[in-house]
Amino acid sequence: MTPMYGRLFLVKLLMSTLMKDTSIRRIETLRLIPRAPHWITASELVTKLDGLDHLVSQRTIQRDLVELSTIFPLDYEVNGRTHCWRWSSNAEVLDLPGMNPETALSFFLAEQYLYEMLPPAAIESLAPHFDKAREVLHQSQSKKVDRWIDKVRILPETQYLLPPLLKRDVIESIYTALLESKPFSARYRKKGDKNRSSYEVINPLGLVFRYRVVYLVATLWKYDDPIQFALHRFSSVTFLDDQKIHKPKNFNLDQYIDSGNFDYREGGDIKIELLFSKEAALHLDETPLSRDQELSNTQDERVRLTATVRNTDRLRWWLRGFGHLVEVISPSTLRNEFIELTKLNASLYRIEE
Amino acid sequence: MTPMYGRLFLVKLLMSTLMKDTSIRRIETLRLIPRAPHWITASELVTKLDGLDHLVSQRTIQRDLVELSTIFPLDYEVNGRTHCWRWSSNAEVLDLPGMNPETALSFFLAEQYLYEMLPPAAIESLAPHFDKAREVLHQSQSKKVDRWIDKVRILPETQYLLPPLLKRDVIESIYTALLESKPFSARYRKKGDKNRSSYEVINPLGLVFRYRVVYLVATLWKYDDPIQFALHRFSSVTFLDDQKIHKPKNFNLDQYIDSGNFDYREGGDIKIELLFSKEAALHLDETPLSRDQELSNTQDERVRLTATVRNTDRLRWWLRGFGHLVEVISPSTLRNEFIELTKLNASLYRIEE
DNA sequence: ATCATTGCGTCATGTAATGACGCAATGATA
DNA sequence: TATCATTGCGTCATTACATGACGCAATGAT
Repeated sequence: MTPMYGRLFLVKLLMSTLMKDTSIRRIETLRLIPRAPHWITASELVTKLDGLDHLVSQRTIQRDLVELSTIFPLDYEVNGRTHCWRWSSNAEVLDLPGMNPETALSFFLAEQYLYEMLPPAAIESLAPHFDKAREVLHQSQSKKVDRWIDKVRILPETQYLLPPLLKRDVIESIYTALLESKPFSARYRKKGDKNRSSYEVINPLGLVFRYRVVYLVATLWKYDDPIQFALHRFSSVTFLDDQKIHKPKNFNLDQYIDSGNFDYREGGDIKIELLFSKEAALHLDETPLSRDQELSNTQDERVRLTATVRNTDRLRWWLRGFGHLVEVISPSTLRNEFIELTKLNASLYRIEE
Repeated sequence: MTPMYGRLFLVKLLMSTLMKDTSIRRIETLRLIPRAPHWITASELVTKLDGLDHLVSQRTIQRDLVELSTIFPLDYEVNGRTHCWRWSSNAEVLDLPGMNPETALSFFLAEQYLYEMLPPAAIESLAPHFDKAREVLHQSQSKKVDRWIDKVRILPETQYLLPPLLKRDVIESIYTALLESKPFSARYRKKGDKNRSSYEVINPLGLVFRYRVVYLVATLWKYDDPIQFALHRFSSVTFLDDQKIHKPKNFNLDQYIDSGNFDYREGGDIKIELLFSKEAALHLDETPLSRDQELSNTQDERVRLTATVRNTDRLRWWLRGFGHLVEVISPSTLRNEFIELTKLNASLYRIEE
């Protein structure tokens, strides 16, 4: 054993001489310090840095922290005798390597899209990156007067709907509950109900994001059937640290969604044939429905489209959106759906002819 | 002047003693080194770092680069006598402060959304951040078997359409042309045309992202009327460095879009009244159309919705998507549109009753 | 009241960081 | 082809920096 020990010791020695780089250690330190809501102490940093092969004395960490805080926006709080450190909440992100203008533009675009699509709480945690992107874009055109923001525009496809208000601590708690597979109890306001009810044991299984609403799929107590909860209806969440999560066997989120919950069926592939008006078909030449899509002109100035697509509710919403600019030819089941829809609409608007 | 000079000298001295921190300089160095396609030389770094109050000898930079490349994935290329440095293309991003799990989850979500919404070239430049996010998510649940990817699902609203292929150098060139307000010449394949035509002088004005297609709004030569180009139809772009950009007076991208180009009119506010079926109205309780939205039950088991919204094409697409689950009551102009639509649909499917 | 922990001041020490200098290699330019 | 500016790199001397060790005072837990 002795030579083995000796060898390990030698490696350790080599490592320590090799890794004895203050710059690296300080970068690691900066990465270990959490952002605003959370804190970290010097002694915690010592152990964490030790795990990263940076074995230094606590005094060194203390000195590092003080020195780094003169350059970087680090806050500290005195808890008795120990100092807790963190990045101040408005601290910008520093990327290594630094953000280039193309990436910055992509971030800028992403922000525009996500602003309408993600719940605000999720956007909030990306905000430092978006801020950074704006800063980079601003710098890279410092000479010019015109701003990127005036030159780029996103045209969203969907109607803008107001997001439900989501409590920050609720979403964070449920994130961690899901992440760490912890059960929790919560207060929840049911749909159409003014009062809140309590749920003793909620076993989180998955999160489903649908436009602005976030749903938690979970089971109660020891039951096996999954239930949906809208996240913004939770008012408080308490972890049940002493209990273990109860999961139904073979639960699969995809299967759960595809089996029709959320009105979001995903069927098999179907071959569709559609007749578009010329103007409506224009952009389908650019962005086809499928790889095997084929377009051809008809005698009556329309465009015939054939493609193999998945048989989904989304497809129907999309087709209905075109109104009279598309006629569904086949499959006949789908055509019948649209004939039926037209009849229903006719009776809705009392059209008799 | 002498005391003033003396004072400045003192400040400079103070600065230089204060800022003499190798760690900071190395972090700045890492940020200045560009990512894969581009290179930077040691002497360029010297001048750039000098601008950041890090005046050091070129030899020091050379030593820094060699030392940093032992830890970070830096590549170098020998061009004659000078070495060019860059981050290797597969280098991950390092964020300061490090990415926390919540942010990582938001990135993960953003990736799901944007994968369907942004052109692939734009997503590509965000890829390092998405990779980082996946890594963080992976780490933060190392003990558990189940992965985030199985627990989170996005339900997109829109039909999936294939993105057009966009040449990487084209999009980059047009980005910079727009960013720096440079005119350029290009080869472009017109819609429905097999051959490419050349445009001598294109003055870029703005980019419009519409689902998967990116449009460049630009003028030709000295003309004032803006034209739209789909980015994926460009095959090559050449900057005209000697010419100045010609812009029409008072061009405004928003106005251009709102005036009906892109079929994306944005009208004024209108007060709408809709009758929804119960199930369709459910989610409008959660995510209202507007702040003044009001819902009430009707005698015939439907839900009456009133709200003030913008009079847009999006609104119509959205309403049509509901099919017979919504009846437009007012304004009468909008109702008439839907009556007309129903008639057109009826004749489309040859429904006679 | 006791103890463990922490921050901080200080000091000694070794070494890491830096500039200076010279040499050789390279490409640009005349 | 000759010359020159530039660059990388090896080496050396020097300084100041980074670090551990130690002690003291403050603080909260027990």
